[in-house]
Amino acid sequence: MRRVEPSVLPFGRPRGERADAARNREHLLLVAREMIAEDGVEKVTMDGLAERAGLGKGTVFRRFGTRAGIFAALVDDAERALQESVMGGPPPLGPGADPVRRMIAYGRARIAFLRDHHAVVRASLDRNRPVFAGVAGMSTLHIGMLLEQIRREGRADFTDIAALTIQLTAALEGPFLLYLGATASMPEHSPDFESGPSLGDSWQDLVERVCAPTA
Amino acid sequence: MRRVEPSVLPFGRPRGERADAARNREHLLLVAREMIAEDGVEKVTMDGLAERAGLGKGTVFRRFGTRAGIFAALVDDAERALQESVMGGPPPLGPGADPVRRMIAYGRARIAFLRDHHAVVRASLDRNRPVFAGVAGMSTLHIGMLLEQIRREGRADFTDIAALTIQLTAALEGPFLLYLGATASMPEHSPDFESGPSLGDSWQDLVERVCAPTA
DNA sequence: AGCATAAGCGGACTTTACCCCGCTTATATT
DNA sequence: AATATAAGCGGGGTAAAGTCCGCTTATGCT
Repeated sequence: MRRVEPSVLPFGRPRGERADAARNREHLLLVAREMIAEDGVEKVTMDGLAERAGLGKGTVFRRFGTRAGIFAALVDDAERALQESVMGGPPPLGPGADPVRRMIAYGRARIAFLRDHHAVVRASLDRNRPVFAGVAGMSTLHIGMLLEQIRREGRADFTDIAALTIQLTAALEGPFLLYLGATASMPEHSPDFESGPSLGDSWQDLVERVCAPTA
Repeated sequence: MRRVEPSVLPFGRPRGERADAARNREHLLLVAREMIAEDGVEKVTMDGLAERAGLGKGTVFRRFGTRAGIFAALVDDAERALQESVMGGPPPLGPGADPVRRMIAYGRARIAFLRDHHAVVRASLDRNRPVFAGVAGMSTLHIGMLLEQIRREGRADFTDIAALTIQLTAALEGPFLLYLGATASMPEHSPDFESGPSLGDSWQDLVERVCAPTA
């Protein structure tokens, strides 16, 4: 592996992280991706990963804290592109468009993301960690922001924005986070998810109704 | 050779169940309730439960299949009352009332139920089992039925009832199923859930908007 | 370069869900 | 009442997550 940072400033990582630790993290992530590609998510065990990476089990846990942590790191990585599109890309996903349109566009993009990564996303769920602050954190933040904006523009008057934010986030992510186990692939086993567009279309319908001007 | 068909015997236990097995099941449930009351859900282990009940570990698994199964049985039991109110009780929860009002009433009742039982409900989640067919099955069925009725009465035209059913179910149950780990008690750790009525009020708001007559 | 030290590392150990399978017993039939 | 048999039972066995702690090593300082 070649050096990525010719400049001397060690600013990319949290100050304390050693070079070997960073290298090991990358390596573990790489090996994890391989194992997932070969045998699927549920075949990735901490011992197996450690052995195949030529490292000790303790190291794996030190780096990722928990099994879910590995997948969370993977998801985090994959999410980056969407995150950047939302924060700085062109409308309607990025800033500048009408907030309702942005919400629709975001939902559709997020649904596509979840559909593409559902196995890893589900595996990243940590039983003792709030999902809305973890995996769904981006959705919660963004949806909340857009609702706030809609209200500020006087286009609708919501009873409780915080509660509605959570409910909409759940409506968006819930179908993927709650529907199936990590094992089975979603589309095959559930007719409700077969039709690609329907969940996205339904999200659009939902958002348009919820954000319609109060009669 | 006569094979006993375990399919449809509408009441009681699956026909083949022996008396001692039934007795053991009840006893295990009882002991589980005690252990939960004393030390909380996560302290209930299969070995601990078996030992305290004076039974073998294998028996516990035979009865409930999985750890989650125990809690699922407990939830199922607790759910019965709500289920009966919904199917045969007085309006607006029971049949006869306007479907939108019924949906609002159902959501409020379900929220109260989930709030009261969130620890056990969360523990009843099985990683490899569709939530919408398990814990949230009642909600999925009922919400779907009401949406269907609303559409049939020509009061609103939904893009995709199946998808919307899942999304609304997720909006209703998601906050409880996804928010916190089984350990922490929800209200204390999350300001969003502190205000008792707000989630219910927000549900009402959501339902009224979604089911509003199309302009 | 040499040193001090905090970060990293490894792998044995513990805990717990879940499996297996030979033995026991309730129950229906005669 | 005796019997056949399917259901139930028990508990030892396995696998995998997560913990611990003594050893190793990168790194910053002098």
